[in-house]
Amino acid sequence: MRKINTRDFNIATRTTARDINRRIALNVIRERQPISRADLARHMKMTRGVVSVLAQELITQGLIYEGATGEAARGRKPTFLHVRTKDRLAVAVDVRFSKTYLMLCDFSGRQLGIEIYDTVFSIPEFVKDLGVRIRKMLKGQGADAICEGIGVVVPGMVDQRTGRILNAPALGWTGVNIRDRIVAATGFSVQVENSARACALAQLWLERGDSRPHNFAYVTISDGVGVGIVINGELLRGHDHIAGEFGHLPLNVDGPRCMCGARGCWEAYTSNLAILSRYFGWDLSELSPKALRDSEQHPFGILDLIGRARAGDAKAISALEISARFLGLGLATIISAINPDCIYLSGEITTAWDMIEPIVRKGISERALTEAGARTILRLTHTRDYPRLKGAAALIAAPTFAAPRVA
Amino acid sequence: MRKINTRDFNIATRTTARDINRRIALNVIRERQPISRADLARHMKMTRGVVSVLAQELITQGLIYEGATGEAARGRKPTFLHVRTKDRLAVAVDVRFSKTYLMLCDFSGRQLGIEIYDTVFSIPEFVKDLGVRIRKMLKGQGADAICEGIGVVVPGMVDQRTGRILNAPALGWTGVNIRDRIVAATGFSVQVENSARACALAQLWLERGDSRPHNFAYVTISDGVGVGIVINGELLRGHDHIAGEFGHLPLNVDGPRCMCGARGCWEAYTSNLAILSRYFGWDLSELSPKALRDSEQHPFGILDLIGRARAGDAKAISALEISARFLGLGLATIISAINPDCIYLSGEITTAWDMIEPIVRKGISERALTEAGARTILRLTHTRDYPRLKGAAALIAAPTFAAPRVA
DNA sequence: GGCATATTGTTCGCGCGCCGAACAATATGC
DNA sequence: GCATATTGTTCGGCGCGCGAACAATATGCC
Repeated sequence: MRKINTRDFNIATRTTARDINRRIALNVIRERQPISRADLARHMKMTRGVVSVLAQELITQGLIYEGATGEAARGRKPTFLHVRTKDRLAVAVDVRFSKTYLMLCDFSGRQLGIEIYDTVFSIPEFVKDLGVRIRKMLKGQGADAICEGIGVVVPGMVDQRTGRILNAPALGWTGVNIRDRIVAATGFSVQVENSARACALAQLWLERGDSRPHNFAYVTISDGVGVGIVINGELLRGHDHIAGEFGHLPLNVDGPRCMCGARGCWEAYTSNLAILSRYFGWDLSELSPKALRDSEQHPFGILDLIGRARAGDAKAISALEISARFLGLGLATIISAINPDCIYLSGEITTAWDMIEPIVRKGISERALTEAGARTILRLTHTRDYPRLKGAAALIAAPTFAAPRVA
Repeated sequence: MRKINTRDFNIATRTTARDINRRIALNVIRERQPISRADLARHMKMTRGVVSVLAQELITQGLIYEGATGEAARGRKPTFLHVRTKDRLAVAVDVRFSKTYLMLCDFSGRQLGIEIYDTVFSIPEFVKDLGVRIRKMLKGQGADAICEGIGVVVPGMVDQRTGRILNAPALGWTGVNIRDRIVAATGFSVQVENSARACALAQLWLERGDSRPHNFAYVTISDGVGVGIVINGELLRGHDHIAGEFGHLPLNVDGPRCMCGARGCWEAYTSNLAILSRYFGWDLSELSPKALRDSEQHPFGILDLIGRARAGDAKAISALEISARFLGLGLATIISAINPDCIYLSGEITTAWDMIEPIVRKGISERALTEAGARTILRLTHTRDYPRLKGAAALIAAPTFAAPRVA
């Protein structure tokens, strides 16, 4: 039961029905490819006649193509349809404190090239350098392949509509319109987004698998804790594009100071930095961008801590376990707040999942309001798949597949 | 950018375009009535020809009617269209610990009759009694008026899909399918919902005014703290229908025990019960359904406390101010989480708004992540308008006006 | 090989619905 | 009385889903 916005709606014209059905067809093909027209008609509960025309239009638009003919027990053999993704390219950029990740990929998210280099903090130099690297990267590709845009992901708050970085403390970038600058330097269409949200987008638009939920949270645990929320198959951005900041929900409003200025934020209890602080006995109140930079240089990271825990270091085990409970407590709040189909978790800490899962679950149970909530499915995602870069690519690829806005 | 759910979609048939436009027309008429066909055509950016047909269909369906002719500076005078609401009725039921509220109203939310009586806790007796009262209430109405359903609102968790009350501790009702029982007793269509969510529904569907946001939170502060979340003009219900339970987000995970079993929930800091406890020096940890019932009997309520604060009672002022800060801290979390267009507040505490607003604002600023977030609009709603009952009515009235599900 | 059968994919008439334009109805002002 | 302006209706054109018929292409049985 959605209310129609009477100040901003789209009436149905005489092409709207076809627009809707064409887009549905594209998505069904994408999900079930290879698929014949007849099969597509059965899945969409339409006649083969209409589906044939839809398919022809999608072929003309260059969105799908006819592949090999399939096998059939009897009768005419089907012609398989496939979504055209191999020669539609997106450039994905993930800017982090230490390194910048640059990837070229196709519209299925398949990686065609990757480059990792030290982040340039001067914005004009960063943009100039990025332009050069992108041009070089694209040169290696076939002439028929087309780059349809650049997706940029940064750790911090971003106004996705305008392309302005509101505040990215780790980079020291504040109030910069990075989109316009990159557009000017490259000529490509550019989209900018926060990194945790980008991960959620990647999960929504580029992951394959049987049960793709349309209501979930994606929680990234690294130096901070970032969250991307997807509701009804749509990323939650909010009125000022700052929605989904569950990383700063309080576990204790009188707790240790967080980098955001408030006290006792979830991320001050369960981020990698918080776990390391717990191990080394650092004062959590001292956490600051500076502390963060120091820890980046520090030779001893969260993976080392996990290693020590596995080797039997009692202090390391304790640091992990205390943090795991707090992780669970925060997840319980997300569950109570939006009651997602599932929660995706990413970050180095997931490599210790076998050690911490029962404690995380116990933390969830401590605060979950119902049995069903406490049983919310947790899914681990692998950092080696570059979820942030895939999310950057999804910013470019998603509009092709998104539902048309109607009513 | 919404993703199409390839396992559950609606293709556009040859009547879909008209279904969409008819529904848009109905909503525009509802919002701008009285309105002429020509004006409607201008607002919808369609030709008068099509709009005439849409209007005729809506009249045939009994959803709108032609009213008086309006005035025009020159040319033919317009015939005004109105939404038919006066003879479409809904029964609204709000079951609370002490009293049950029963209202008969039309589809605009206008109250036609109200009855307040002691809640019957035995479910079979409650349903039987309710059936008798509803039949009596409907008898007083004209024969042309039709009751289109019963909306029931309870304080507790409800599976709106099945009509089962999962847990309503204040009533002692757990695992009861109240919908099926009332359907059996009355023969009417019945919808059941949680009371805070119902308030959000009332705000979304039945309130008039110039700027009706489509993304907001509705926070009710009474014995507990309930929240209803609306995103993209749609109530957030969640995977197990338990979304929006921000009342139990933590302010301190090691804080006082809450009725839900967890520690340091927001509602344990800022509910009426929490404020009274602060005043009387009750132990917050002792709060329980029993304490709640005792306080219901207690002659001294939150309004008395506010009265004493106004009279200069330092202890009362202090109790209010401390609670106001906690109210703000919780609101800040809602803002960070979903970044709404605005937040509606209801409950007796709003009568003390002039005293507590700056402190609530300060509490929000303490934890808000951006300036824009800290400035999120807060709107007070009045309990005397029976928002819960209106929400119950909205459960019945809303489907008439909701956007058709497409793609 | 010939024919029945099954399946895929295309074509076509039908009716619904948006669109634009013409037209009827109805008001005002000179 | 006539020009003008505005509302509301009607009608031909065309886009599009729907159902049915048909062409294309395969298998299996005789």
